[in-house]
Amino acid sequence: MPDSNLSLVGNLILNLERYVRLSADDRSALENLKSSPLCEAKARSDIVREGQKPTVVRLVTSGWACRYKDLPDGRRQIVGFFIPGDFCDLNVYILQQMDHSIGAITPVTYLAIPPDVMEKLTTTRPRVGQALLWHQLVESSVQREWLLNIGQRSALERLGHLFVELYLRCRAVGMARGMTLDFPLTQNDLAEATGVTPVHLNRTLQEVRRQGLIELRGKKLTILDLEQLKQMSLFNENYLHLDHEGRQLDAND
Amino acid sequence: MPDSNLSLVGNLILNLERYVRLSADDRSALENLKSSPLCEAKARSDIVREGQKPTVVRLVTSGWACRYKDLPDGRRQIVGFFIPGDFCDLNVYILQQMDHSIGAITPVTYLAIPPDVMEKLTTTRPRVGQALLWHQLVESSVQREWLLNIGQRSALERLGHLFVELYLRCRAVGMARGMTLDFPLTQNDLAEATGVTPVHLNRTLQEVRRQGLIELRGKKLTILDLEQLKQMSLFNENYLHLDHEGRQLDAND
DNA sequence: CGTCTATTTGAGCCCCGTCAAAGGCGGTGG
DNA sequence: CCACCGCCTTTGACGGGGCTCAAATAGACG
Repeated sequence: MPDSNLSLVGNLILNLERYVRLSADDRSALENLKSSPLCEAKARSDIVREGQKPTVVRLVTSGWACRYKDLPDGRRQIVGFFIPGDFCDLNVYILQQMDHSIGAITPVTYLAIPPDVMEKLTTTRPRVGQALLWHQLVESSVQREWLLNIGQRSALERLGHLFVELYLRCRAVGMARGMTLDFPLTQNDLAEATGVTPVHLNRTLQEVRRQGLIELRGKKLTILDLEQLKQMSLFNENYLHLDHEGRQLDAND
Repeated sequence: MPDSNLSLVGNLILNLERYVRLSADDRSALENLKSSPLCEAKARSDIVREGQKPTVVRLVTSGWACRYKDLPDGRRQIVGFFIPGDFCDLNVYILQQMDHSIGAITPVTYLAIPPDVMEKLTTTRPRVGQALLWHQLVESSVQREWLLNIGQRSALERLGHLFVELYLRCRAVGMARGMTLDFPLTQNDLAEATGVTPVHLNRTLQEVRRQGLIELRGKKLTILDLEQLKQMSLFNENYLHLDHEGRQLDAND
């Protein structure tokens, strides 16, 4: 695997190669996405708001962002996180309006890819199309797991589950060094993602620490005992669909 | 619009025509799905279990089913309902294994459509393909709304929201007569869908009744005050994407 | 008419929410 | 270099929404 981390789309390639082995041509077609406009968003600013008409496909190239929904009275639910290599809404440009918002957590850069460029990419490189479809199916699967998380798990289990998921996802795109990763989420972000109040999240976090499962200091997260953390949070990897064994989609050229 | 309710795929056509106006050829291509094997599932039986390899695309033709996930200790979360005209997992056959289960609530009949039949349908009838994609995007949107529902709304708001959603969906495929519809869900089902215990759901349901918003007796649900119910549950239709106004996908033949 | 399932009720408790305020920590400017 | 400021984290006290356990009642079905 080439060290493509320095490239704008390197994380994306790492991302997709979890699912499908890409050919050199596939990879260079993906590299071409770099020719799309590169945009920047300030930390804590909105990238798109609910109600707007979606026009482009966004590929995050640096920074963390989130997808969220809010209620008129101010309650907010984060329904997903984006890290480099993630697409925000591959297909939503078909719809009339956004049903959710996308907000930057850190400063974010992203490629704003015109829909027809995506369409051309997936038709000329069908294996890339398959990988993108897979990516999307995994995203739906993650949404369902979050529903299970918030609907059935306790606050402690929820938080542990979220830590494991984010660790695994960051590791997959080369954003972890050993068991440690840069972790820009505030306790308020974690609270909005897990559906508890910030105050209670703080107490829950203290409990995870007390159990010696993680360390979180100065925007660095370290997983101290991954197995125990998984067990505590009833974590089942299946939903991430990292089961490569049946690589019926491998490139053979 | 022809009265296609008697047909096995009539509900599906009604479903898709919310998004896209189909041509006669599109409709007859959809009618051809009837040639796929028709299967039956007993009430309260599993149609697919988590972990199995998905092989067919299922189109519900009668009865109610649900998508759910469970934890080793027995906790269960329903993450979605299927009514006639709904596809269970348009694309999951690409994945190695199911990340959730599908269970029949009532006796259910469904068409088991081979993946290649679906692929042929969407390539020969692109407008149908667009409609199916739209259908899928709406499903994702509904998942996100459920996350907001469970994460941020109170038990009373959650239940009200679920009633409104199910009413609107049933009405869209002709399963409501006025404000009344056949409603096979038990209080236990409603509890598992809203993430509360059956006992608390019962008390919450009594409160919705006490406010004169619904009537639920003998498997019949009547919405007594739709506007008030929407307001109480902070219901915002946007997420259902029923905004036809920009019908850029209309058939013109 | 008996059995099984679904609904309803009660009592007690606990997880988590609310309100309020105190520390900590990084950034900025004087 | 320090003082100040804003944001984030932490703590305390208290209240309430929802959970648990248990049992009674009502329906559905054969």
